[in-house]
Amino acid sequence: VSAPRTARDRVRDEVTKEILAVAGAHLAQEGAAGLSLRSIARDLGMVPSALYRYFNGRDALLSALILEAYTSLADQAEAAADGAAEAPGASDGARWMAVPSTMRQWALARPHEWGLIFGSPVPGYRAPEETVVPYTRLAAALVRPVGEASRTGRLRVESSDAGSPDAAMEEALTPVREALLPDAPTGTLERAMSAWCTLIGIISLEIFGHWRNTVLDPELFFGHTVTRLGDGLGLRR
Amino acid sequence: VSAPRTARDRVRDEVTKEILAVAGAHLAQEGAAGLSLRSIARDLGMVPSALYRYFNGRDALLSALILEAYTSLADQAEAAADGAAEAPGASDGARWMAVPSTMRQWALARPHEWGLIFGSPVPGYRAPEETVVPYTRLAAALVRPVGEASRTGRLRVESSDAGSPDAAMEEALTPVREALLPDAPTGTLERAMSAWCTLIGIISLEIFGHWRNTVLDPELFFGHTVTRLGDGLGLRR
DNA sequence: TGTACATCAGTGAACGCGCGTTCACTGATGTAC
DNA sequence: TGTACATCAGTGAACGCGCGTTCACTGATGTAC
Repeated sequence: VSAPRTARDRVRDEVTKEILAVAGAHLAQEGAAGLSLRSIARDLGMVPSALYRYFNGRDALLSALILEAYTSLADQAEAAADGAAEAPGASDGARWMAVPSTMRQWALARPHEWGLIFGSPVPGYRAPEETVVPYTRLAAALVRPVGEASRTGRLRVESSDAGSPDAAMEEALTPVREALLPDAPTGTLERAMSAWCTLIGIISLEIFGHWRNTVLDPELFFGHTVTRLGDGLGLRR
Repeated sequence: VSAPRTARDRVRDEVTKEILAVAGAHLAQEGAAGLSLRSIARDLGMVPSALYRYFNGRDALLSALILEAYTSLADQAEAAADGAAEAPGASDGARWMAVPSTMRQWALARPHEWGLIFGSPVPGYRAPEETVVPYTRLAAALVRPVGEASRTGRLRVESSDAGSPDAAMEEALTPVREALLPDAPTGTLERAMSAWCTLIGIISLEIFGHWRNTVLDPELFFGHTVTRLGDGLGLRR
């Protein structure tokens, strides 16, 4: 049942989007700490108090922006995973590359938003609970080629993994197992989580400026490293 | 030539330390954005302008704190590496664990400082150049067991690494090669850098709160993952 | 179709806040002779 | 050993700033009859 949309409603939606756009631009330039209602209002030619018609104060606006960042990243990751899944001749290893590359590009284009998600938390501020949903979508998109290869038996399994699975580790990763890789061997699950850490680490280190005078060709290094992660997971090139 | 230390000099050093201590406490509680000269002065029972006798404004103080954080982390890592090197019966794999564990403990004890080093950069603020020195010390301490095992021929080398080394990657990692692992094979160098990313990623994800409802036993997962990294590097357990 | 009323976006002024930084000053500590 | 001067830590007042949020208001848009 779509509510009857009056002109007022339509304008309201548009202005809401404008506010988010301007706020996003400020965020991109100055980070979360520099986000101020007054400067946003100034840019929009409004008076600061007018923003309260749209967002219940600064924190609510920041929450909306954070949620938007998560959603945008998850959307792009899913689109990349979909594209890779539909590519006709692609190997599992090639499919595996799609989501990490997209994540890196997204982070390069929106470094502050990456920082908002994976950087130091904004002090005195709690991220909204709803971020769990896009967060899971992102992880699921990343791991999809692994699960698929595992289900169809295309996954190389290390001989060391064939032995007794570690019960304690299996339990420690229960939520991940259930949400992401219900059928994969324990070793694969562990490696996938470890790959997640490597991926977040490698992108964060680049985005936050740690490659200066260290890694001279970040893209090359990224490609190599992620390919190796795929190998380690047992995906065929 | 040690300068003659008058009473004034001694008091000056003490007050400087007190300022840094209080500022560090504020940093730990509220993060870099919440660091204010006025509140520090309040805690010390001084007037804000008095701090200018010791630090040339807020940014200088922040720089000092950042440098202190780097130095503290590097010190602990080196101490851990030294301890591991002197342990009599320890395997290379066991020695490899020492520095990562110490880094994690340090980060758990001082999450905001970890964020200062590896989290999103403080906007509008450039970290002092001198951080390169402790940063290198940290990386060197981490990698020491690898270099040692390589030099003494105790390193397992993957058959896939024995072939043609990738010249482009070798070049992309030149600074790392020279500073940290002058003698190791290219594959080892790559894996070491990748391990660095995993390590920073795994600690950051835990510290920044991403393990909630995901990794139920962070310590266990950390231990497993780092051990696996050591295996991958060819260290003997 | 026209009128009376309700809703609500946006205004403008004001509130109280904490901040970094400057400056002229006081008085204790250190130094030179 | 004693005196004159220089150094410098810390004071206290003041500056100008941008901030989030509140509140009573105006006037346009929408709704009910």
